[in-house]
Amino acid sequence: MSERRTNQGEMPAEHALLGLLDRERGTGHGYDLARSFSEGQPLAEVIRLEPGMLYHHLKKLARTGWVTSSVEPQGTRPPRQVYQITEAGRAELRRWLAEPVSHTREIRLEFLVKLYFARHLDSRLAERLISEQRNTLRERKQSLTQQLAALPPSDQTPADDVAFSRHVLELRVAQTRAALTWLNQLEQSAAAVADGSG
Amino acid sequence: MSERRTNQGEMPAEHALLGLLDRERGTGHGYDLARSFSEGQPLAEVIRLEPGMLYHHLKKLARTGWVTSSVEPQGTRPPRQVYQITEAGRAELRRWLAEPVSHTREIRLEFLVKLYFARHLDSRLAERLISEQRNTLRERKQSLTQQLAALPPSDQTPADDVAFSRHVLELRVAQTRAALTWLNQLEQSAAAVADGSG
DNA sequence: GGGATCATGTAACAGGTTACATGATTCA
DNA sequence: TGAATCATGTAACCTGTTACATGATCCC
Repeated sequence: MSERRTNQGEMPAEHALLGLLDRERGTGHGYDLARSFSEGQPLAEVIRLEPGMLYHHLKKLARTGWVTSSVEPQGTRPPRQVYQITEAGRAELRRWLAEPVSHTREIRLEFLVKLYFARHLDSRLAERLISEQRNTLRERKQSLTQQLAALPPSDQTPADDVAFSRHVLELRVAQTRAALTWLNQLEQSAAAVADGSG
Repeated sequence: MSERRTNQGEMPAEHALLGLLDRERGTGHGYDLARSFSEGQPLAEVIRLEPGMLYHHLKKLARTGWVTSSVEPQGTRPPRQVYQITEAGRAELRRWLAEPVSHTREIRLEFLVKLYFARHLDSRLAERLISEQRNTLRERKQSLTQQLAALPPSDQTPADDVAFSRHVLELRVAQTRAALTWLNQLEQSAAAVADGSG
């Protein structure tokens, strides 16, 4: 176990592959999985995964122990490497789906992938994810607002620099606020689906 | 000349180095430039650049011809590689500073770096950049809105998938709208600085 | 004597892009 | 005949992260 917590984006591509395998009765092969990332597919609007990286990730998942693989002869067609999700893989998938992302910038890729699979698996899981994510972003927004308030007055630091720092923070607050508003809408539409009024 | 137009993010780190060299009378060495990216510096809030990557980028800039380098003995201290921006480098910097970013996601890093240097160089350049960026994002927002309107009705495509695609587009619209609002504020504060009423 | 600073890097890894290689088969 | 599909990859490149190597000198 190399405890290399990158902490910065938790491999959304690999978890998406786990999610697909979990959904498709636990098994699948590369070419098959690649279709889910091709044009027109909902996942393709969020995450891009070329064949090269896809096969790479499958091998890495096998090394980690989240999937196992076996060769399946196809008669006339080239043989397939069929991958099967393991119990460890399913556990990891659930863990990942329950965890909100920490930064606003991870919403547009990693959170959307989580949301996609959470909805497919269990609408309550999705609702919990949305709610956790909202809490995380609320804290983030408050922290940013405090940083804004704590900016030094322009007579201590060059005025240009303070103005720039303020703009940077204001952008982050704006982006976080926009994501929060969007999450609220999401929650409402999820609730509407859940009680059948959608 | 390998015409490898990645088109996706135009090396903000290297352009930031060009910008710093341009500002500091055209020359500088690695250790010196590294200070601008260390904690507390305004650039550090936007772009992260560890020494390893910094020296790598300087060499790459030299290969491209945007800087030249010469060794400067320091007597007792270790000798410096002093880098000097070339005419081609200055031209490239101006070109880059005049160009808005194409995607909303590039606002939080690349656009902010452009803004930082545009302001240092020439406030009118900064105003033009902001205005161009606003135009670009407006078009982007309209395109996203049209895509939203063009989503297929749920009876042709699985309802879940359409709902998901709608959420994805709604997030992008929200993020783009937030960036536009922020740009408008920026423009106002830039104008206030320019006519001395700030 | 010992840590911070000056100054430049390397090594090992992780993630990602584009293009290409291989070779059979189905279908227009 | 030739393109698309099935199926799996490699090669070469780029960006980026963390950690470490080297060796002197300044300052306490």
